[in-house]
Amino acid sequence: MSELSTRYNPASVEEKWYKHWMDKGYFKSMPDPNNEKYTGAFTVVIPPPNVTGVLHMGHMLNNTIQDILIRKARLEGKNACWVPGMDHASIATEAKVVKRLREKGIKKSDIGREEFLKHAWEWKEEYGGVILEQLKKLGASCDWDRTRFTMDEKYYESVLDTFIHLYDKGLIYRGARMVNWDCEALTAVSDEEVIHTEENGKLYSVRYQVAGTNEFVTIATTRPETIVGDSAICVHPDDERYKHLHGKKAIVPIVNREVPIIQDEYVTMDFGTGCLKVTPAHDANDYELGLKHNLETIDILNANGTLSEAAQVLVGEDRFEARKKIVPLLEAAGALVKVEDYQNKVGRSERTNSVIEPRLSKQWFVKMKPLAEPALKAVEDGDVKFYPQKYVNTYRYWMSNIKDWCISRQLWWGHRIPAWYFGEGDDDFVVAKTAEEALKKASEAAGRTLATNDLHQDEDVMDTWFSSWLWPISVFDGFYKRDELDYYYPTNDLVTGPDIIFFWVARMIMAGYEFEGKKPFENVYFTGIIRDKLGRKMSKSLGNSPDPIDLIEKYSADGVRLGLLMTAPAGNDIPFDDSICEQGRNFTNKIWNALRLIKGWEVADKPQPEVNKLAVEWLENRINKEISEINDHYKKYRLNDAAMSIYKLIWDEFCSWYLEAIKPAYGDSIDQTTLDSTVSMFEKLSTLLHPMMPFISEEVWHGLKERSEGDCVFKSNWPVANPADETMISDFELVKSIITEVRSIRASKSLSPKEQLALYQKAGKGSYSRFESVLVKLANVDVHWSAAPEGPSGSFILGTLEFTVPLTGLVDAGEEKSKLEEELAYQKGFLNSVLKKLSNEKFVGGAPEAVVAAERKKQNDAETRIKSIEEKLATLG
RNA sequence: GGGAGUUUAGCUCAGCUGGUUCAGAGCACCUCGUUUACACCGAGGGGGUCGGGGGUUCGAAUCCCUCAACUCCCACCA
Repeated sequence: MSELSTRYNPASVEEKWYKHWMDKGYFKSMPDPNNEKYTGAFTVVIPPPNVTGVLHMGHMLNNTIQDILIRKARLEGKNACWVPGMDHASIATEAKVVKRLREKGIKKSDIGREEFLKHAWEWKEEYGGVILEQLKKLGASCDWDRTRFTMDEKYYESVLDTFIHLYDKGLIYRGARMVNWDCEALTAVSDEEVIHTEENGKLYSVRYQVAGTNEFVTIATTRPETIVGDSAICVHPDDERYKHLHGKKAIVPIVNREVPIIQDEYVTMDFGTGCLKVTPAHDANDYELGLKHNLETIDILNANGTLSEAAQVLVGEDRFEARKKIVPLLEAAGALVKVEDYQNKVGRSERTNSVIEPRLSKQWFVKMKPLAEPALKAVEDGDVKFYPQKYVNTYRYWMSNIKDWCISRQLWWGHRIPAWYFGEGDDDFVVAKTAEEALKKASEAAGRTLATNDLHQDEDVMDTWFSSWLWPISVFDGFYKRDELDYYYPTNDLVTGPDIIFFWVARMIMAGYEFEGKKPFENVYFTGIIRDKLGRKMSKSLGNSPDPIDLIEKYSADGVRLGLLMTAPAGNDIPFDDSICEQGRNFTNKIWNALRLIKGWEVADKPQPEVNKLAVEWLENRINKEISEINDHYKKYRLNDAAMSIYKLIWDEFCSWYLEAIKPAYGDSIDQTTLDSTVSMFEKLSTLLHPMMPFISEEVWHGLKERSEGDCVFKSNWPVANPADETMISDFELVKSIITEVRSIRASKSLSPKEQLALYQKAGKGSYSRFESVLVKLANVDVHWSAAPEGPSGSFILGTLEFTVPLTGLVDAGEEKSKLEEELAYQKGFLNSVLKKLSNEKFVGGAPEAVVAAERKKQNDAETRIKSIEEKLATLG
């Protein structure tokens, strides 16, 4: 024992076992359909982190859960396969590379596409994958040989193929639309990538002169800089205030352009002045109005958000500068009526946080309705199950109101759109996987033989999610090799955050049905969002996000895992605080010391004492019962409950009760039979613990006895839940209560545990008395199954049983008497309430028989208790 | 503006289709303890009118209505 520290040292243990598992290749999985050793395949694909990412608490939680599910499946004999990988994260990565080049004084536009991509790949090689290395510290048992990247060759190919497939099917089209434009990243983004929040701004009231009159109309706008792009004023056709203006024109201030005053029911009469300026180039609604009323579209902004030549004034100024600077111009023109503080929703880019600009441009879109239908049905029918279920509603709403998906991005880092233009205009194009094919198709389309030079490929790449929606299929190169996909697909569980339910989960389901005709996974486990203890989201800017690697160093990977788990029911947000890991760390220490205790025992060749035999029998039953509970928790994805079950099973039942019961007295030894049973039960506990705390469970496994090659908890078998003897378990529970009561009497009288007490129970032996030897050892009492002698004593009632501990000279009669009287009063009150119920005819008539019978039993029990208290009181005089 | 969810001990949460003392668990807290595995420990203990109000019922934390607070999602009101 001397060589084992009283403190568990996780750092070396965790490194040792991770290396061991890796060296043995235990994380690897290969399709093996005919191997009877396996009870089936169990597949999880990791939500691929961005190559740009570093590990944060969300990943920790997420991957801990995946690891638990995978390890549990492995223990259950499944061929478990956890596929790791990374996402190329088009916008985020490109932004980082651009920034890095800028620091070196290089402009993206100067070096061109080829050169830029070279830099991007370099960047990926250098920084990408940090997060995967960090996951290893957490204990993630991914099959690292399978690590995939969304821009791997085969993966890239599969993205192009799906694009072509959808195009040929008529589900991808190209067109000019109002899109969300990110002025910083200089690309279009999808609706999902725009985050709307309430922001403080100003509302400017501006008056326009009605041409040929001295009359003015006043409009309100939050964006005065767009006034110079106005091409109409709009009022409601029924608005009496403005009927006389129908057919007239208004003069746009500053630029003095005459624009029509149009009528449209889109305008809300009772909002503001009921008069609206129309700027078709810079607002989605105005754009629609423009189309309807055939208005001029004046695009006054450049792609980077500065004012263009078309604005005529403030050319080259940034839109927000222009917003300030146009105010004096409006004032000078006598057009500014007032400026008020105003709150409105502003959309910002998820990636750059830049304010999104509605912008008219030609982009590629996916028609979503046909894809959404089977995907919605799958979830509604429970073919794909969500945990927690409430997300089904969110999903349904989005799926049934789905809009077309803008998938083109004006970026270079990503999967380039396989469209090739050959004509003068940009409407002559063909879609093909390679230049050669494109040339062939284009020649056919053009009706003449074209040369390679006549073609140019679309400059845009696709939305990152257009590649990640293929993840469960393409990680297995599924479009090109069937063997792996047929074996591993559909995958089993997907573990992810609810924030990407639309971005990713929904689209994977669509892709699964569209491309494979099957769901991509059976269950989706939505984790909560990790917040700080004040309930705020963790973010870099707040600096409230702990570094997971620091946490692991401080509390051990096992400790952090357990801490996160215990406070994380599916879907609930987690207010994170370091202290929740402390509990996990303490638990590892407890387990470590249990191992030390057992290892420290001298073994002797001697018969098994009765108390040990009983304790072993009880714990075996107790474990069996708990295995059923744990299995049930897992089945329902209640991992926090499963964690709590194991925690209590080990700490309370195994350590506090069982080990205390069998522990030899000082200097004494243990018998071989008990030791063997103890080792084998501790092994079982290790296996149960292993998915959650992989490292210490492995350490215990090997600490318990010498192991042969390949014998480890990692490869052990999930224990079978044998039927448990419930009576035995409840008997032991009663014995525990007796022990606690006796200890409580000791505590209140400051009696040493070493001083033996007598315990009387006059009703005689019940089935619980089989544990008499446990009672004797743990409460240090001499048990008498008879009435207690008269005299001062302490007593307690459990159920209907009254126990007495004589305390001669320690208790005065008055004190004992008043305690008993208090108890008597309580029991009488209880009896009264029961009697009241039973005398209520409606209750006796209306309630089910079992309930009434239970009430009668309560009455009997209470009466028994009252009688024995009264008898006791009588002896006290 | 719509929709969903939450509201039970100081904190995080269990409490299934109303009925066995159903008001629970873990942590935190308090008291005691250098008992030979562990003070990252042991023994014992206190603590909640189940968000407010109303209703249904013999009986409600559990069902219904209503109000309030918080969270999230969706939505083009200048």
